[in-house]
Amino acid sequence: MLLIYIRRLVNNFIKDLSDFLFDFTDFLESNKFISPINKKQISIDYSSNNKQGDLATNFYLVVKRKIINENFNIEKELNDRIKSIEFIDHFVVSKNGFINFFLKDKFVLRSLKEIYGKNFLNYINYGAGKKINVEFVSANPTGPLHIAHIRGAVFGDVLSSLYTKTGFDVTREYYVNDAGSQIDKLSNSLLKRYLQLFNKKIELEEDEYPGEYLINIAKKIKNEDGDKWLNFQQEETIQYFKNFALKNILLSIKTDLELINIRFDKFTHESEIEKSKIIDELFSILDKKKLLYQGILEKPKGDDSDWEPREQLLFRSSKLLDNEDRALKKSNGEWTYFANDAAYHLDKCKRNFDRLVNIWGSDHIGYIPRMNSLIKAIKDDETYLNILTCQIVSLIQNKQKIKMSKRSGNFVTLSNVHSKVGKDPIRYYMISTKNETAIDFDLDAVVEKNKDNKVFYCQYAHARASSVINKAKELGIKIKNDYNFSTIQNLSDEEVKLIKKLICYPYLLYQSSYYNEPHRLINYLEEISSDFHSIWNKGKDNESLRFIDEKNAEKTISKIFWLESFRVVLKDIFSIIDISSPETM
RNA sequence: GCGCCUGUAGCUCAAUUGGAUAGAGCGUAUGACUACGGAUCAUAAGGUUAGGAGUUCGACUCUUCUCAGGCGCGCCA
Repeated sequence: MLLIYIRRLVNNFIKDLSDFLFDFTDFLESNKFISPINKKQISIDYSSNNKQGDLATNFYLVVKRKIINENFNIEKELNDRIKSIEFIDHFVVSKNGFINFFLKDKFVLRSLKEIYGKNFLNYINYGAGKKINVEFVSANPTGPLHIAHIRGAVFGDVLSSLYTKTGFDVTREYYVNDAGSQIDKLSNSLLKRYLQLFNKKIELEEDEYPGEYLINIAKKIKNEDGDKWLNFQQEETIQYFKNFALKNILLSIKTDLELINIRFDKFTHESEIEKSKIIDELFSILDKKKLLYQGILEKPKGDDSDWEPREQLLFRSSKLLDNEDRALKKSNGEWTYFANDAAYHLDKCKRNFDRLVNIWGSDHIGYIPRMNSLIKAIKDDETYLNILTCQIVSLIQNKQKIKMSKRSGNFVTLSNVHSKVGKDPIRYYMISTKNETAIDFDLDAVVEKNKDNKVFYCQYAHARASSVINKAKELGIKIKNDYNFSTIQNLSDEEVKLIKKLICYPYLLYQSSYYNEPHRLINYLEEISSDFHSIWNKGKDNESLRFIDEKNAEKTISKIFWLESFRVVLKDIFSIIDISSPETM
């Protein structure tokens, strides 16, 4: 439940109205007209349907059950008192008990002027300059980015922009898992590909990396060094191939991400964490809190065919937020992946962020409790780390799911999809649904017919609006800086309705940021775009409804004014999701 | 077996975090351009929100059970 005290940060209407209702509640309580109520149950919202009013509250519904004195007329008292709020024109109580408030026009227009002037942050400086670290993508550098990574990439990037927009100081970070046995397998695979180029009869093992990209990297080594590595010592060769593979693959990952405008402020390498002393520091922290011990984990309930009891260094996470303890050392004494990742998180904690956000794929969900446990152990703050997950993206082609497997080396890469679709549709679709919903991405629908693409629908609205504004400029119609837009009489009901949606924009920004839900931007974007297209077409049937009326300058200016404001909002959303805002298409 | 996520129109997804008559696009049917840009608009058909029970003024939303799908389940990363 969203509490009023949070909402007040956002919009003066809601703040003032909630203050008023709280005072009124105090009055009712202190005079024993009602028994005490929990004020947190009272909500104020923008109305979903403007016919019902502009702001709505469930005030009566909450108060109704608490009435003690039946003789006191609450509605009449409210009616008398409401006159003290200058922006409220009147209110209506609906059959089911909602109070619907109607705003005075001049206050709606005053808010619109704020939008026109791009004063969003005046309302929504909710981050207040706090430092926030967003770790996302963090794909293993063992191959190119594939479709499953794109969603987390775009989600993390847009969420970061949204945080920035709402007043946070954001660091985008990528954790490079360049240590451990998978990387050894990678370099072995690369070496084998290299040897194959010299017709050596050597095959990849089942669990090695069969993708074609390694053949290309092997060719690169051959081009540079020829057969130099055929005769070198094993250890030196492997080391060289490891570095070469990591360097090339990481570069290709960065290049791919650039295709969709994703850049990071910081890359942290697991190999550096491993070398640093941060792990020792972590262990002493955990040890002091008596959260470390040597022990044997219980036999798992699932597949236990090759289970055998092993004594390992364990983290007592079950004392915190996990349902079992977790290994920090392998039985051979090496650190586990979790140990390194835990140390990395300690490192992040020490960098003085006010908040950490991790974006993980759904296949890591089972990992969340142990990381939360770790942060609790370090910071003793359960809200400090926010782990958000993205469900999978299935690629659809020819109406069938494309099966991808690492083993066969068959997967659709980011650059592959990008070359077919382009940046804007990828970003738009990846962010248009809730991150926790699994989505189907239909390549054919996006590639074949552009007009089925909602991203173009919204961009087209921007282009059309720009077209009108440019036309107006050609006709010498200009809005002065001190323009006083004080009447809605020149506007249709539909236009007023859209204006009222536009003035909610700062609130929407705040909500999307607060709930970590950038997809709300898309819902809103499509809604106002649709409203706009509808208004546009009304002007085709009825000339008096067109934006530009050369015989009526004042009317035209009113319309251009809200149209400019509309364009400001579109452009702002486009900039957050980072797609272009074309003036022509 | 256990944990987490999901189940909404034929398909792909929303639903102001517990609010009012559950909404869009695609697809289907019909209609609208000598224009401020048809990549658009208008109208219609399509729903027991997987199913049962509960919580309350009110449930797609919360609780519980059942069914179905996805992900994960000691040293991989």
